[in-house]
Amino acid sequence: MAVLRKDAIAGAKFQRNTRQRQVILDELRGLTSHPTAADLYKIVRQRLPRISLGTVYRNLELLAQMNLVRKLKISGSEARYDGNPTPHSHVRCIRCDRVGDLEEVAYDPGRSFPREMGGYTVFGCLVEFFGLCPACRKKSERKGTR
Amino acid sequence: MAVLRKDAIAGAKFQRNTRQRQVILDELRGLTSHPTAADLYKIVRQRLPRISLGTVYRNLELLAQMNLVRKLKISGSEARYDGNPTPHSHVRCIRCDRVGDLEEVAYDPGRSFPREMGGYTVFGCLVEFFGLCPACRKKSERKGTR
DNA sequence: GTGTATGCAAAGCCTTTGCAGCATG
DNA sequence: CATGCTGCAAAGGCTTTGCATACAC
Repeated sequence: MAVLRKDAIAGAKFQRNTRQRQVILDELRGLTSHPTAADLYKIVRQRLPRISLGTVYRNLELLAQMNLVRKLKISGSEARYDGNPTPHSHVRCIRCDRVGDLEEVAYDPGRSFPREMGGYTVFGCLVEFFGLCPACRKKSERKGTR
Repeated sequence: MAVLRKDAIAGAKFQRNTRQRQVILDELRGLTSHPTAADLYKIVRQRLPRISLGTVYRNLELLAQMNLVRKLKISGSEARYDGNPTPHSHVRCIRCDRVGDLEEVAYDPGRSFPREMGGYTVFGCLVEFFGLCPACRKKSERKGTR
């Protein structure tokens, strides 16, 4: 399990290395499914049956602020979380809302940030691709719909 | 005012051309501020004092499904709406959450969609740039913060 | 006249938060 | 052993929805 250190990142917002926090980070890092807070709550509860959903939210928020995980606001109302904080893009299935990773970098790798765009000083960008996942594409082909 | 036609787009989800719907579309098209539903509700109420927030939400949803407007899920919990449905990108100010338009197309204009990426059949993508808007940059410079 | 859209208000859903007690460093 | 963190539960904020009525076609 990854060990949390309060000085992992300058300006860390938390002080203590609780079991709840460690398990949340550990489980999220073991997944590539971009779970919602509720998904992760179910999973973590298998190891810590008394953990509360509020604690899951609080820790995900802190871990995201420390850039140990990423909070994805794409696809629907629920936030999803990604245990891989390195830069990469996401694809969302327009049919089933599944979210996949793309190694491809986000945007125009030749140019760097920060740079000026439309009056703004731009530091970076987020890209969300959308399309059909393999499973939903097969269903579509079978049904003859698109 | 733009006139709605029920056959404007194949598969139109609505049947009737109500005054509420026309005013909502008309006002949204006149703005470049990417208002939230509540913002637009305030504006539309000046012309239709008895309109309800529910009606605003219902119509924005329908108009978005018809691709007459765009629903932006970026920056925070509230959805924002864009009266310009043509492809373009957005910049969000990380300080004040203002959202601006960028004429620049979203991603790697040289390549086209649909194409295969990571097993998905990708139809397009959304890009959200983030940085500081002119006003917030000035404030930062004055304060010496970044 | 028929059936869709509206206004109103209540409900839904995700997320945040107050508080008292617990556990970490 | 001080105080940051947790569990619990309630509250909050945005959005959706049920229902009776109004109105577009």
